[in-house]
Amino acid sequence: MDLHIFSNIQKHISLSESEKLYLRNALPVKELKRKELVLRQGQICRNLYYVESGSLRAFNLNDDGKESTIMFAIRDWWVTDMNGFVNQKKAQLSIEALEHCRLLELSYDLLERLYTEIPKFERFFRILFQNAYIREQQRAFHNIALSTEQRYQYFIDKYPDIVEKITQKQIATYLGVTPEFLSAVKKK
Amino acid sequence: MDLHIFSNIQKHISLSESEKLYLRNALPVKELKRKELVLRQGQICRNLYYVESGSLRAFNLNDDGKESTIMFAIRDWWVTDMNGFVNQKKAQLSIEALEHCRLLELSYDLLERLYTEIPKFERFFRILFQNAYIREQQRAFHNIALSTEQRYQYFIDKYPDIVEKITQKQIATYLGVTPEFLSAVKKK
DNA sequence: AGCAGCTCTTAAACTATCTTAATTTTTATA
DNA sequence: TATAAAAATTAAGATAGTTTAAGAGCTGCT
Repeated sequence: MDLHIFSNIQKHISLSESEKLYLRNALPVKELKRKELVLRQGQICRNLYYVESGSLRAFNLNDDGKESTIMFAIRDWWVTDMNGFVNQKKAQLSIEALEHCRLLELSYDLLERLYTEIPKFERFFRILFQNAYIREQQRAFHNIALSTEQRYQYFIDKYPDIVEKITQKQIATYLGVTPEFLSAVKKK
Repeated sequence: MDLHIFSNIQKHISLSESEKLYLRNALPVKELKRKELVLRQGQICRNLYYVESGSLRAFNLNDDGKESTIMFAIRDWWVTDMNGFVNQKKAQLSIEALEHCRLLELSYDLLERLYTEIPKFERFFRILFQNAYIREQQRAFHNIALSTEQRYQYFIDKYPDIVEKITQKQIATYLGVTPEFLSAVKKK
């Protein structure tokens, strides 16, 4: 079988050939053009996406027009508005393709079925959420403890594959500063 | 059975009487006095703790002496340095009792055994980490998108039970501002 | 290839937040 | 309950970050 998602899943659990076949048929492929949205803020968030190829950005747009980037996702990442998804309610985030993307779409209903019918998926997503929690807690810590310069340096060191896909303005909205200020910080 | 932890676990999975008995015997009770540490930054983080009673604060102390509060934990919360715990490496955090505490101690080895021997614990912790991830992502979002005043208001609205246990200085280190500035923000 | 629209940079004026230090208020505990 | 320590407040001067505006450099699109 040829999908990246299988090696992603098999980092943590093993899959039989029949399970792979089942998944392959159950996960629709979604193709996106650059700048297209796979989720729009305010819509019910029905799916979790695995990124087979391409890159995306999840962001919030507030009433004043200020954008905040919540996460980037590149090949082999999972992405959605997780709060909207697990509670099946309106998304706080929009998710846009930064380039042409090929995604696999995992619906809420299918995921619930996977949990009960193939219990090792509980383990897989337990590990996925565990890692996601650790990453986000680290980010929240850095946000309150580090200078903008330190957070910028950490970001480009930790995510070099993301950095090459995105603009400096997008990094700024991820760090929570203006592009003008980030530019000034870099000059030093 | 009399422990709060059972109703905590049974929010998401069901436990038989024999499973409860097993857990009861496998989870040592740890009593802490006010200001005592249950984990010290730099030590290997061997345990995850459930708070039967009392309240705690997890914080980082950097080389300049600056404290950052990563989380508070009150009755019915789970707490540890999760990155240190899941990777069995040195903690970035210290965890101190804010008052007399009664904790249940779940070791790394026991948790790994629970995952394999009682697979529904995969489900329980999947849900736990899922919620923790959503919470931390929300926090990171607020840190980059909201003013100090808005983050303060959100904190006291969302965690009134925590607010009554802690000082304003501790809130400041959680929000990532100085106590002097938080005081000024409140005056408005 | 060329235009239109982004992105990046620079700078000045403005606002948010920090630092330091002194004073008052609250709290823990001998 | 008295006292010492910690927390909270206030204020002045310093630094970090924003806003606005303008110009230079890239990039995607036809």
